[in-house]
Amino acid sequence: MTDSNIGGEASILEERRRKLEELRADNKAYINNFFPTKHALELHALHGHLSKEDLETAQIHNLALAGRIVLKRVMGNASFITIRDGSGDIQIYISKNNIDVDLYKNFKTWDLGDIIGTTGNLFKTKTEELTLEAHSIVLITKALRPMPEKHKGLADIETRYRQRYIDLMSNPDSKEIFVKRSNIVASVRQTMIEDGFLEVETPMMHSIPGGAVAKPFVTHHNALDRELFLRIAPELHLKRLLVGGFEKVFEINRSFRNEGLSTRHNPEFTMLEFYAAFATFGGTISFTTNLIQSASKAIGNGDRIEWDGDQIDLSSFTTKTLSELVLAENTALGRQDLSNLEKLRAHAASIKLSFKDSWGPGKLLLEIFEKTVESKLIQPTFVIEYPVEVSPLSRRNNEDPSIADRFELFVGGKEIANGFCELNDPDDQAERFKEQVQAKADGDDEAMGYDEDYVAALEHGMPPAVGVGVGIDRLVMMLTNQSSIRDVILFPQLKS
RNA sequence: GGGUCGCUAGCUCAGCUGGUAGAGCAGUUCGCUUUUAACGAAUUGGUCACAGGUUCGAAUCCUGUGCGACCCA
Repeated sequence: MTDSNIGGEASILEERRRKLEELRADNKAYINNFFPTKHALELHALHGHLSKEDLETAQIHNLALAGRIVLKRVMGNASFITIRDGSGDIQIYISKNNIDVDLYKNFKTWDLGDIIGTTGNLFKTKTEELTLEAHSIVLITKALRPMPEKHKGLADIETRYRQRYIDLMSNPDSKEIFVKRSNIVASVRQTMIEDGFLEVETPMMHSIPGGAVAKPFVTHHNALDRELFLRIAPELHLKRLLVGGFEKVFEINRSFRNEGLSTRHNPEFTMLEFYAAFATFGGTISFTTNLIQSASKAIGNGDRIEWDGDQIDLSSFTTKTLSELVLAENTALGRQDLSNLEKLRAHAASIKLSFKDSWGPGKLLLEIFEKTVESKLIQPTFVIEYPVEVSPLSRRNNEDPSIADRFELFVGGKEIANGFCELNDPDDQAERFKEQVQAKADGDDEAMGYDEDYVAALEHGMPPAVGVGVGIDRLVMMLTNQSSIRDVILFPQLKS
C-alpha cells in the first residue's frame, strides 16, 4: 500500500484484509460452525418487559446469537456492541471478566460490519436495556468493506438500488418494505387458494406476444434458431387452461414489457392473473375487493392508509361507469357525444390531447378518461363499461355490444387491477385479432399478433369466465406507501 | 422525447460573488469496566461524476456526455 492511500478507501480495505489474513493464519476465517439458538426480536418479545431484577431471577442463560456488528462502544476493559440479525438488533456486553484477556484485546480490532457469534446470559443494564452478557464471542465473517454511516444509513438513492444489500443491511425501513411485500404476496396466494383457485405456471417465453397491449422483449432460441418473446401477459395461456377443464386458475409471476424506465415502470414486473369459469362480473369485483383488503390487513394496516399524501379508505370501494366519470369531468361533452367521433376529436383537441386519426370513438373516450379523470380517482373505484374497441379480449355486453363487461380498479389515481368477462366466441376473437394485426401493420408496435392456436382453443369451447389482473408491484406500493416502484422491487432495472 | 435540479473523502453532508478542499461518522494510535449517535486526545484520507472551454487562476462560470431525482408529453 502506498502512503498516499493511508486512511482512504484502499487503505480501509488493506487494513481489513490484514485482519482477515490473521484469521486465515489461525484457520478461523469464514467459519461455519456457529449456530445461533435465538433471534434478537424474539428475545425482546419474550423478555423485554421484565424488570432488571425479574430478568436476573428468570436466569435466561446460555443463549447463542449471531449477527452483524452495527454499533460499537469500546472501552478499556468492557464494551457494548449492537448486533443486527435477521430479526432485528440487540445489545451485547463484552467484559474482560467473562472472556479471555487476549480475546478481548483481539475483539477490539473487530469492525463495524463484521458478522459475529456470541453466547451468554440475558440481563438488563442500569438503563434497562435488554442485553446479552457474552461468555464467548467469535468472529464468523470478516467484512472487508466498510458499512455506510451508522446513524443516517445509506441515503444515496442510486447506490440503494444498485447495491441493495448495503441498503438492506443498513436501513431497516427498507428491509421492512420487502418483508411486507412477501407478506402481501403470501396473503394474495392464500386468498386465491382458499377460494379454490389452482396455482399454475405458464410459459414466460412466447412464440406470439399477446394478452396485453405492449411492446415485447425479443430473445433467441439457439437450437430452434427462432425468435421468442418474453411474455407481456400470461392471459392467453391461462384461458387455454379453462378450455382444458380447469375452472379456477391463477398465476403470480413476472411479465415483461419493453418500455422506458421510470419510477412507475420496471420492464419486468409481477402480476397476479386469475380466471374463474362461470363466475359473475359482480362477484369478481367483490372478490377483488376482498383480495386487496385481506392483503392490507396481512401487513397490519387499518382501514385507512396513506399513499403519496392521500388518505385512502380501503373499507369502501365504489363502482362508476367510464361514461359518467368522463361526463362529470368534461362538462363540454353530452352523453350523446360519447359515440360521436367528430365531437370527441374536437373535445380532445380542446383539452390539448394529441390523438391519431386511426383512433375510433372508444379509444378517444379512453384517452380523454385517462387525461381528465384517472388521477382524480383517489378513493378505491371500480370503473366499468369500457369500449370494446380498447378491450380486444373482453366479452361484449349483452345489451350494448359496443361496451365490454370490463372493470379497472383505481386507487390513489393509479390503476391497480383490470378485469373483464372473457371473450369466448372464437369468431369474434378472430375478428379482433385481425384488427390488431391491421393496427400493427399500420405502425402500432404495441398491437397483438394473430394467435391461431388460441382461436383454435376457443373453437374447442371455453366456458364463460371472468378474469382479473392485479399489478403486484403497484399493490405493494399502495399498501406500503411508496411512490417509486423501485422501492418495492429488490433489484430494479437501472441504466448501466 | 422536453424541462428543472443533483453528482465533493468509504458513508452523511458543508463549501457565498472564481483565489487552489472542510466537518461529522468510519479507519489508525492512545486512554477509559453499565455504554447506547458512548466519551476524551491525536491522526489519516480527495481525479470535487466525466470531457472540453473561458480565466493569471475553476468544485464554483460556459458547453457537451453519463447516471440519478422531480415535473411535463
